[in-house]
Amino acid sequence: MSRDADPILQPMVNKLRLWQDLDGDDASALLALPHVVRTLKAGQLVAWDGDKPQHCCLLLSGFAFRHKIAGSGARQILSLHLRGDVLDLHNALLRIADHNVQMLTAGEVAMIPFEAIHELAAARLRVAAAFWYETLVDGSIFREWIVNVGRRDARTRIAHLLCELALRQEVAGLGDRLSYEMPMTQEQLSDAVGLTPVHVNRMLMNLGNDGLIHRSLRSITVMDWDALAKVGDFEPRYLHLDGRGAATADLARAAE
Amino acid sequence: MSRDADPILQPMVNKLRLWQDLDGDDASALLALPHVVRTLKAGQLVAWDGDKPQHCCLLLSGFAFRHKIAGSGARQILSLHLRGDVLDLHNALLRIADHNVQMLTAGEVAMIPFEAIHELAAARLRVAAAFWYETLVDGSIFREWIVNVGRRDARTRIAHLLCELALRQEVAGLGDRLSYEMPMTQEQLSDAVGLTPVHVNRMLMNLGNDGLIHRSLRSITVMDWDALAKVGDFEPRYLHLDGRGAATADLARAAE
DNA sequence: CGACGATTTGAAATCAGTCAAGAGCAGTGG
DNA sequence: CCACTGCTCTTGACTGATTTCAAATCGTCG
Repeated sequence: MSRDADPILQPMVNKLRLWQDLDGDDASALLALPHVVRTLKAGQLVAWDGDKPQHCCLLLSGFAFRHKIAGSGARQILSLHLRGDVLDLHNALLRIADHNVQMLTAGEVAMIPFEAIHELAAARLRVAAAFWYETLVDGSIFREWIVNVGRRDARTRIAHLLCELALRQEVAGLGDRLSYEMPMTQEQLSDAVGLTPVHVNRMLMNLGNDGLIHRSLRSITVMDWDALAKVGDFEPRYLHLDGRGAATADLARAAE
Repeated sequence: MSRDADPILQPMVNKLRLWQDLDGDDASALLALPHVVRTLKAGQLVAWDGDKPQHCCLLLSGFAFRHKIAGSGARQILSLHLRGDVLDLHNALLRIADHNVQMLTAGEVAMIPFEAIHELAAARLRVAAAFWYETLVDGSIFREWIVNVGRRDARTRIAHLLCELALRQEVAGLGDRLSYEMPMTQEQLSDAVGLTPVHVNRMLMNLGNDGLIHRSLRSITVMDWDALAKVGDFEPRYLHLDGRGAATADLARAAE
């Protein structure tokens, strides 16, 4: 892409470009952000509730998730993340982390100092918009999860989550929606959809018996996408995958 | 505050100042944003799923809420809003609304064109940060709601919501946390916490019988704050009410 | 092989939902 | 002023989805 910049951060640029037009200089500047790459094991914490991190972490490989622990001790997973996702951009402003970020599988993250993020956002309006956009889409996914956990039955919830993962992995270039990696245990899955592991198991069996999906060790094959999307009440607009361009024209114009 | 600017938008400035230091010029510029004030009835829609609004709405008086309708027809309320909240700032970038915004009570909103928002954000870094911050706190509240509906039992969920409302109204200068307006029907309450109206009623009776709250027509009196907060597993850090100042120092510095 | 974690299955218990009806309350109109 | 209407709240009895508890099976890895 850019001449001499480090291409390690490329997945972030690709992700941001889903939504925000970035010119070559924007991309170069993003790729040139200072960073330290760390290799993390499955289960390792990236940031935790109450912490005041100084960096934000771009996920380069592997899977991660965010979660909170309720007073009862129960865990609720808030979001799942894959290559190209910035795991804690919100902390750049909020400063005190209000939840945990943890690796789901082994993987690598690039740690970028908040300072550098702030400077770049101040210097480049389109980059600032791209960061904001990223957090807004995050928020949109949270809203859909509230609906999922609040108003859908067990079978629907799980099917919905499987659809979301499928589509997001496709967009991230990690395979297609009909066959993808699903590295979560059923216990983790249950914490993402607000159910018990036992019941998640029953519903997965159920979806399998109905010929909608096929499971092998740590991956999912969707046998009938339309049927699964229907069962899962899945309507992907909330992912805002088609928002690019027009959406941010105003801001770009205002930049001049 | 500012010399000749219209003070109608003052509640927004107050809210943004919770998090972001804004100087006099910033405040004046915000207050000078072009806007149209509309008086809305209870139940009236402000924005709707699939819409492409051109304005965002600042709530000047009354209460509003955001919600989505699941495929089953069930409604899930996503957030509640009071004076000073911007109801749909996210749409400034996302453009296609992914949920509905509706008045809970009668009230007034100031409609501000997105263009003006974008121009102001482009011109004033601190204002841009304030807007971003506002949407990030929004996101933090969504995360807590996921936990609320996903991992807390009925009684706890409701107590938690009552605590959140109490604190937010206090911060917005609408009374104190021990006695505040609660203009929701039990049906609306049930859609906010993912339960049925019948069960919400039972739990409210239950909280009342335990001497935690007292209800009168459309308001709540908290008889024992600490006990209610404990029952509600309420830990207010997620509201980020103490984040001001240090949090955004970097960005302000970067602005120079 | 043995051990450990993850998955699967069954049976019983429970929290919340459903259905239904009555009571309270506010607004409307005669 | 009162009857009527409609909406919200309250309560009871029953149902059902999901949880809980417990145990068996499977798979992987040292």
